[in-house]
Amino acid sequence: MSASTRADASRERVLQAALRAIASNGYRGSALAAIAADAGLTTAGLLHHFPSKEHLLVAVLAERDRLDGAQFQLAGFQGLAALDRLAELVRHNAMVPGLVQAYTVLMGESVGEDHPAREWFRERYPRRRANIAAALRAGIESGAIRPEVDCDAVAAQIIAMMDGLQVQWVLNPDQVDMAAVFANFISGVRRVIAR
Amino acid sequence: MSASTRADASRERVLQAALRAIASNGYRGSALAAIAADAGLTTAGLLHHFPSKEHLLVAVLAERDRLDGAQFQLAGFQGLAALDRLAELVRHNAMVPGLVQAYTVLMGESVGEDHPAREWFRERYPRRRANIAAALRAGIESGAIRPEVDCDAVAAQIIAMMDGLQVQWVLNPDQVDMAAVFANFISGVRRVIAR
DNA sequence: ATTATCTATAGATCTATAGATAATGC
DNA sequence: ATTATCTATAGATCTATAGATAATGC
Repeated sequence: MSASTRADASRERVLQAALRAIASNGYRGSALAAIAADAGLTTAGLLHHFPSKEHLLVAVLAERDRLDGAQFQLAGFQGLAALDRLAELVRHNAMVPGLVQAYTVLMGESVGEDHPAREWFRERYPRRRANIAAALRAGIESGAIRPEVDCDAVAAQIIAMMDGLQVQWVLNPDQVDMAAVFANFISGVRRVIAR
Repeated sequence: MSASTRADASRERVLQAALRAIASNGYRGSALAAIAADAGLTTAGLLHHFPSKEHLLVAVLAERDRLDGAQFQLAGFQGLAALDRLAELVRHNAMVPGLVQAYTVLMGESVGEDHPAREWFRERYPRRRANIAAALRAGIESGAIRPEVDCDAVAAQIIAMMDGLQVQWVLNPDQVDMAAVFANFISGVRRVIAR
């Protein structure tokens, strides 16, 4: 089942190097040669594993999906407990600044029409919003959340707050305590939506 | 005082074309030749007015500063009135999607270490936070806002919400009513911080 | 045998410059 | 006279391919 160990290790190193490069210079600003060198390969060596730069980006995004697929599912957490889960997720993100930076750069870059990650983000946001909104609606069902709350709006707000705080935190990490400010926001949300 | 009219018109067309290009492909993904052609010039013609690609970017940002300098000052609006002013600003932004898209792409791109717009954003965020926080503190002084409110945190949250909603709105404009969701957020903030 | 990696390089950009020409303002 | 713009091009990248060599797995 598992392919050559050496190949897997190379692929892994390339993915890591690509993430570092993207965090620093974005997808468009990153050269395959620099990523390859960082991973201990030549450009041609890298392209043996990922047949094009775009294939590499897709692999980076797929790896992301794989790694934190479970994280954002909120699986099991419903109603107000989902809010705590999200605050915990932000606390966790504050411990992996490189990842957050790469994600933030890609998020902005991908907003442009022709960006190869655009569809990935375009699909991801509605899914995340639906995910959170469903958890909030469960809270309405259970009576923990006031029934007139606009769950879709609150879901969009929560995701926007995560993204927006990441930008401020990555730019000025000393000035913005991302996890604390997000926790403060969540406590406000709780006050507004709890029955 | 005013230089040659033709030159001014060219500069203006180049700045507009640069903004369009940035919105579509970011700074790094935009070629001078494409911007020049869009403005009805050759690359060399463009470089007569802006001696390098980075100079052009700086000019684009300076133009931004000039145009909405007054907008974000919140000049005069204090306490809870500042919140309404911000909601109005978002309503206005929803009418200029191209601008919002260009801003969003640059914001993300600039998070990378070597980006020429990085310093511009690094300076801008603390200023915007301080601006909003000051307006909120005035609200505490006047008794409209509860004194235990963390004005710096709320300021960061408001800016994060604006930025984060822009991303979602630019990616899926049909699914996210940016102005409405932001207004909903502001009404929640008001409920939480008002005395 | 097969797969991973390298050397060498083609071909496509892309930024910026040098020097010539066209248009403008005084 | 001065300024705006163009043609032509140098020089630096950058992605990707072709074909050779080195390492690995059966």
